Amino acid sequence: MTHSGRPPGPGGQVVDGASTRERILRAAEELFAESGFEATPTSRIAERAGVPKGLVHYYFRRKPDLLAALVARLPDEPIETAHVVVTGDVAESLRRLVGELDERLGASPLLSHLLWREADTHEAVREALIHRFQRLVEQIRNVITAARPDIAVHADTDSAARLLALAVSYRHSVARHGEQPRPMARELTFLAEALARGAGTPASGAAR
Amino acid sequence: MTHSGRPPGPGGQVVDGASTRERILRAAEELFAESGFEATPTSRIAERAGVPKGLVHYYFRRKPDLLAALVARLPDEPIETAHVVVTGDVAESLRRLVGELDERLGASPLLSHLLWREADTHEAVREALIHRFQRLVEQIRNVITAARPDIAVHADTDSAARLLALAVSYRHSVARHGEQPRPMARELTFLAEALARGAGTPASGAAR
Amino acid sequence: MTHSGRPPGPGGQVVDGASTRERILRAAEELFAESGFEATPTSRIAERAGVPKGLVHYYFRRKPDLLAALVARLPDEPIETAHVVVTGDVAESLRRLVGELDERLGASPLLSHLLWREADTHEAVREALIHRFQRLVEQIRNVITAARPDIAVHADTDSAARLLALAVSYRHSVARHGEQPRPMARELTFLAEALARGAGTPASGAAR
Amino acid sequence: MTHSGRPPGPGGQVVDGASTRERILRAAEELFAESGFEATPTSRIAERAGVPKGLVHYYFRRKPDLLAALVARLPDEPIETAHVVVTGDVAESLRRLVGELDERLGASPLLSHLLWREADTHEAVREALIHRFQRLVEQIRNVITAARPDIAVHADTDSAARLLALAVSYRHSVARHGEQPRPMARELTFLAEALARGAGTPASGAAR
DNA sequence: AATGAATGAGACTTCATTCAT
DNA sequence: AATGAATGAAGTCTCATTCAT
Repeated sequence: MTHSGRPPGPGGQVVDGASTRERILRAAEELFAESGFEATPTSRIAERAGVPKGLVHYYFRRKPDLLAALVARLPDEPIETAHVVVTGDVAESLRRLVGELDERLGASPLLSHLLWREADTHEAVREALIHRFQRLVEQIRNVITAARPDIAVHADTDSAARLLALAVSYRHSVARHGEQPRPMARELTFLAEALARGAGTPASGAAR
Repeated sequence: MTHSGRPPGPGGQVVDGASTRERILRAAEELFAESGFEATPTSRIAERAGVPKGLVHYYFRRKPDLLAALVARLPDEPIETAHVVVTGDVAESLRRLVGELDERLGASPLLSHLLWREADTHEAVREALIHRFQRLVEQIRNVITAARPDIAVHADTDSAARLLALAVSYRHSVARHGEQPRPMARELTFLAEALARGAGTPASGAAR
Repeated sequence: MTHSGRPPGPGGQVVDGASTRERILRAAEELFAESGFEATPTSRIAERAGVPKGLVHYYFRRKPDLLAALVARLPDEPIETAHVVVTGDVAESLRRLVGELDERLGASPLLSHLLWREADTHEAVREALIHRFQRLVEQIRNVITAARPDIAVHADTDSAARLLALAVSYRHSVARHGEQPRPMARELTFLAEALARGAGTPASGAAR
Repeated sequence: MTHSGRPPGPGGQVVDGASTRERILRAAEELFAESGFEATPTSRIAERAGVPKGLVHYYFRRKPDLLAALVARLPDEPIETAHVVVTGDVAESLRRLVGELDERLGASPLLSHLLWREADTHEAVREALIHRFQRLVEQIRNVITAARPDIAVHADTDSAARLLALAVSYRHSVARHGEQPRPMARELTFLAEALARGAGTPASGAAR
């Protein structure tokens, strides 16, 4: 009954190297990211995709279906920890991780930052957002742990991971496509050193 | 409900404890935060404010004027450093600062988080957002410095301040009204200890 | 919240001797009767009423509200029994009654016959239809009784009334505006005589 | 569900116990009766018939062709007079006739009552309606005459037949599928007695 | 100053119909 | 013969904005 998932099938016309459905999705992704969901008329999506207005609703019966399809299509493979970890160098490992994350942001074009914009009003988007945040925290923790396999200051690792996840998320939520997010090398170095120092010396009062 | 013959005047006539103009602004603030700017019809603003439809455009000729007025009206007094600083205890000082910031978020109700939503498409909002972020970084730095007047590890303080500002901002951008943002006591303790430990030992490159 | 009943108020612009709202209703009435509810675009209603498209939805937020308003507005005063009864002459009384009913059909323009067309799909219409049928049966019975106050062959009167109500209803449901419904003088005479004869002579087997 | 390679042929290929064409017609019949012609999309007809959308227009190029085919397909064999007549008992004969008519209504499912709905806007439907009404009058007259071969009060028979035809038609036009039309035994008895009594006494003007 | 009727552009959506395969 | 992608006209409805009063 819902058209949002209807596959074009073998008959799906491929123009410009992408199925019509895919062209519509890309147009929607761009426009939603540029102006937001509400401010983007489906007619403009059709226009940018180079298809007649009716076709947009043929593939996605109602406008929110487009957003849902976009969210479902989000790249979801976690960054492989092994790819970014430099054993013994937490700072560099984190730098590489953040670098990868930033790169992905640029690749899955503008959508990433759209996520935050529409999380309020679209349940599916909100869920995806929360899910991705949790994954992010885990990834950071994994990278830290893998870079320093010798020690395991769990409480601090968690705190640092959460702190960094929040910070990275904010950078992404505020990023506009085309813009590079501000580098955060210094902050990462600071975090890495804090973790390193924390390993042996239980700082002030009662840190274990 | 009828407003015939009651001029608002430049000072704002008080009706039901608030000037009509103010009532409209509050209604707009709530509704924009609930559904976003585009999805909120001016007619609904009038309805919620309990004023006739024409009056909304009488005070704010076009809809974006409402958003601009809302942004201009944002509480802007910085949190007084002295209020939150506990000399010698950076962690507690930061905890108090974040507590104050969270409280403000709840007070100027939903607007705070609306800021991010509309920053993309409204220049004035974007500017306000950037401005407030910079102010936030400064405030955090000030609090840290005031809590530990003895030492001044500038580079680390800056990093910690920026990191925390990003994290706090993300928490606020994602907060929905009514919800308390998740506490971040542990992260603050971690930061404070990192700064404390960093004071003496410049923590060289290699760990251990 | 619903606009279907919103009165134009004293400010209601009166053009051509009818309020705008009324003009819209009349246009809708005509067009619905000509082509049916579904086949009539609101744009054509606006056109015929000589108002911009938006105004139709200003007064009647959605299209079915127009139908509901039309039904609510149906003339509902029963035909005064005294007006049509010729004492002692049932046939003539019924002829006058049917004459009156036919006349009304012509007056409340085309709507009457629309009632049947849309009864299936619109609850309010269906209810009005049933209500009017019951009223019709009663009116016929009253006329018969009033024309022959001496006798009271109740069972037969009821049968005749129901039979006539069904027949009259069908004539109306099939009538198209402009067309006169076929006269039914002979049938009325037949009914009247049947009632007259039934009064004294209990026809066949067991008629009381 | 897939129809590839199975030609319907002029005779109609049988699938699931009914030719594809027939399945489409039945689906259309049901849906038109449920929601009316205008309100029924051809896509829904295809859906209910379990055939691909294109096939509906393959068999019936335009939508009105479906209605025309439905009308052409209407069962048209008159009820055999001999079947229902009980010689000497007009009331019972009429009761049986009406019983048969009602049964047919239930069989050719919903179409009967659809006839009235679309008579306004579709010439073919209107013609079928008028034709069927005339046939109905004749059938009733035949039954009456056959039940009382002794007498022939022509004028009264005609009146009674027309009256009954109108009444029966109305019952059918208002019936919704599934609902039994209200029985009308008493009315039929009344008619029969009226005819019986009229046979001998020409019932002059004045009553009593 | 205040109001609500009026306006019209344009949004989303539905749908009959065509057509390449 | 059969299919379902494609088309675009048209329908319903919303809304910011204007304006006479």
